[in-house]
Amino acid sequence: MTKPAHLTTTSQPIYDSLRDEILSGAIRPGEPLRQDEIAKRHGISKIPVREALLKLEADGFVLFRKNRGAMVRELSAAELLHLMDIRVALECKALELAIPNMIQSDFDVMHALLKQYAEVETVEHWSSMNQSFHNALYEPCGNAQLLDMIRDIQQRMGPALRLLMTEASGLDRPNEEHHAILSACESGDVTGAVDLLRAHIETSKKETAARLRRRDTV
Amino acid sequence: MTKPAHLTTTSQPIYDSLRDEILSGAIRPGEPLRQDEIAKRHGISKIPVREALLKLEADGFVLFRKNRGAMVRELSAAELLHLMDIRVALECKALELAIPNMIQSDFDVMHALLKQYAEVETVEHWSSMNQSFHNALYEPCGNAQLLDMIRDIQQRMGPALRLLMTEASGLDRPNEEHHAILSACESGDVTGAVDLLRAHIETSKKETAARLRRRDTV
DNA sequence: ATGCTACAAATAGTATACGAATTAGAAGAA
DNA sequence: TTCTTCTAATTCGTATACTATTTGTAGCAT
Repeated sequence: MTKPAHLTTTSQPIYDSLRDEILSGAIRPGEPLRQDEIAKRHGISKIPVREALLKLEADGFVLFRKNRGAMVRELSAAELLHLMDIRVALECKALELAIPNMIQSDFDVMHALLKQYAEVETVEHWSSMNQSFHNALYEPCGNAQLLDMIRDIQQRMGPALRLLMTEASGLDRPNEEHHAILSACESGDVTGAVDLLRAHIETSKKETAARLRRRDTV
Repeated sequence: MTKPAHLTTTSQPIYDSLRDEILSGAIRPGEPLRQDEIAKRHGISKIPVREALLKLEADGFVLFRKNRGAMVRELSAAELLHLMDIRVALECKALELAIPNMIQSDFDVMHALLKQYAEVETVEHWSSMNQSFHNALYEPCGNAQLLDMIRDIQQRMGPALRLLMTEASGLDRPNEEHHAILSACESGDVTGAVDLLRAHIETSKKETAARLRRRDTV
């Protein structure tokens, strides 16, 4: 999904570069992506640029309009919350499948990740730590396609969430919940862990919704 | 996902045509897709053909290999079963979200669909009926992105399942389960309906797995 | 001054062309 | 005969070039 980039070397760096710029917010939602300009900037022709943009469209990052090229896609508040519902479905299923496959080294990795939470400073760092822990939870599920979809969804939410997180209240609540989920996994309690994870994501969703409401009314 | 085809008119018909040929089995898994040949056949240049192929790659229907072009992607048995797990997750979530939004006209549509089951003859017809009923179940969920993903998964499984279904034993079991699910929806029993749906898809998965095993050992 | 038309600039989309890589086949050696 | 190696023919990937659509601007009329 995200990975099997067609290996045609020329468009791959363009794709990566544009994707990073969108995810980091360097290119703002709604901003048009000029093919000639990008091509010139990278010293190549438009063709690989178009291919990179098409791939970004397939990933949901940009939007094409007939004869008007590509623009960075803006996620509406509703779409963001809808993606959260999809996260609940996919991530709970992944965890359910993963727990029976977990071995000690998996738990070790996750504990190590949780320890590092104390030292996070920037929002970006926290966000990537968070993603790492969640991915570590799901990784043993053995379903590569499911893992791909989860990564896709997380990334699609990225730019929008990054903005909201700047006004995030506390990091303690998610941290505690992560520990609880990990404990349930270690005791092999599948339904318990899944219920905790579901509640974890649902709470995030509600907080996000609240922040969105607040921002929209301001 | 599937729909927001970039509206550049030239590659759209190519995409549709190739997609149909793959879904219908006219182009077999593993078969290479020659860009020049397709371009000549449609009287256009390679560029829109490549764009169509890249879109098909993003949808998971074809696979690109460096300097060797695109070939129709073959789903392994394991991948097929993995997609079934994803179906369970996504479709159960969609149904859960849909039931509170269902109104009488939704139920009417679903009953009408189930009545038509008696008259199906070909495997293709049954398959499309089946998909229609499932989609009708999820449609009221109000989450367009989720519906898109469900359609995507169903289509990706299409070609592989079509083959297996030819040796399908009975159509009665799924039909009865569909009635049971619909009843639960009508009485507003969310968890009951979702449990029935989960069992319904899980059973399909097990039957598919059994058929795959049988075929592989033969 | 404001709104409309006509023209010019910019930008997207696609055809053509070409270099690079792969594949196929033929010729020669073991 | 069978395996290697070299050459020829495909086929891919991308640069260049051209057309068409869109956007911006100036001039005109109201």
